Amino acid sequence: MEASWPETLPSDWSKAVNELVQGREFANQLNTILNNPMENDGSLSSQDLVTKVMNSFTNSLSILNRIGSNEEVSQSKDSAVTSKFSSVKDPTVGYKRSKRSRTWTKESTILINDGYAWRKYGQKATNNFPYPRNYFRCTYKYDQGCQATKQVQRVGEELYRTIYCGHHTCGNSLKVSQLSSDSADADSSIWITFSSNDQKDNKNYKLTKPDVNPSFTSSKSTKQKGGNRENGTLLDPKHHQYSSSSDNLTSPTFLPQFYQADLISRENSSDCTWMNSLDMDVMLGGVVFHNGMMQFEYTE
DNA sequence: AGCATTTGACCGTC
DNA sequence: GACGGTCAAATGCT
Repeated sequence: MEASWPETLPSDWSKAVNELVQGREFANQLNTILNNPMENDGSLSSQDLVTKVMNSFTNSLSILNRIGSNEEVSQSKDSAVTSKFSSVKDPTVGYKRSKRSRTWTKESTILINDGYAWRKYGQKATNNFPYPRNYFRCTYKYDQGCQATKQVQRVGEELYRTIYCGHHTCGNSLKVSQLSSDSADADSSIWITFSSNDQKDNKNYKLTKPDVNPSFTSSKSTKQKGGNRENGTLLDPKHHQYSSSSDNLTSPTFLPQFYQADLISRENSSDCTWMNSLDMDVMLGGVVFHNGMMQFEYTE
């Protein structure tokens, strides 16, 4: 999927771009530190820079989600947009299907952890596939009124199609720690590329899964219920939640495992090759890590 | 006990 | 009436 950008950027887009430019600047600083650890003047540690990079991601994702939630139905090259769902219960009329829900589809050979907390609310057999379709809503639907839903359809022996409907407005987006640990099963890592006009200047970073700090692991509770146990059907890897009780971090939702992660520049990595990351294809609320490249879906 | 999943019923659309 | 999406009671797990 190619990223396409609007001719003129709305102010929110500009903000998102600025956030990402900042993030790239921090990543550049990090790259310098990693390449020349002795020249670090000590003003910002590599961990500080990692945090700043990820804050940039988080902020830009938040902005992009806001844009997305205000958009009308739209289409893009690899997004399938339908008006089939979702249904909304009207107490006076019963169920009413909202017709202009924004949806997009991803297919993957692995079950993607998109970083959100989902709760399964239904499963139906369909005519098109021998496997049942699974319905998920945002865990925070009632807490925070988040209307995001998704359907996961197993379409082949090792192929899953996920249809996302609506954007998260719950503010619980992008749990990077989950991204690095759960969705990167193939090689336990994710490449992030900050691209430049001059491709030679592109900065590629590998976000590695850390060896776990015990205090963080103990604060991460994985809740796998009945549906996850079913052999041969859906295995939803989500429903990870963080508790702030065992550490003093101010944003436990985002920080734990990622805080322990290493950001390794490609240039310095001898045992990791760019090609190894090609299997990665992860969607995070409008931002796609695809073939190691971070891409933004833009539609109008 | 609290929370998540399962699953049959219900409802709207075609 | 078939189909697909959601609800909600029952059930299971921690």
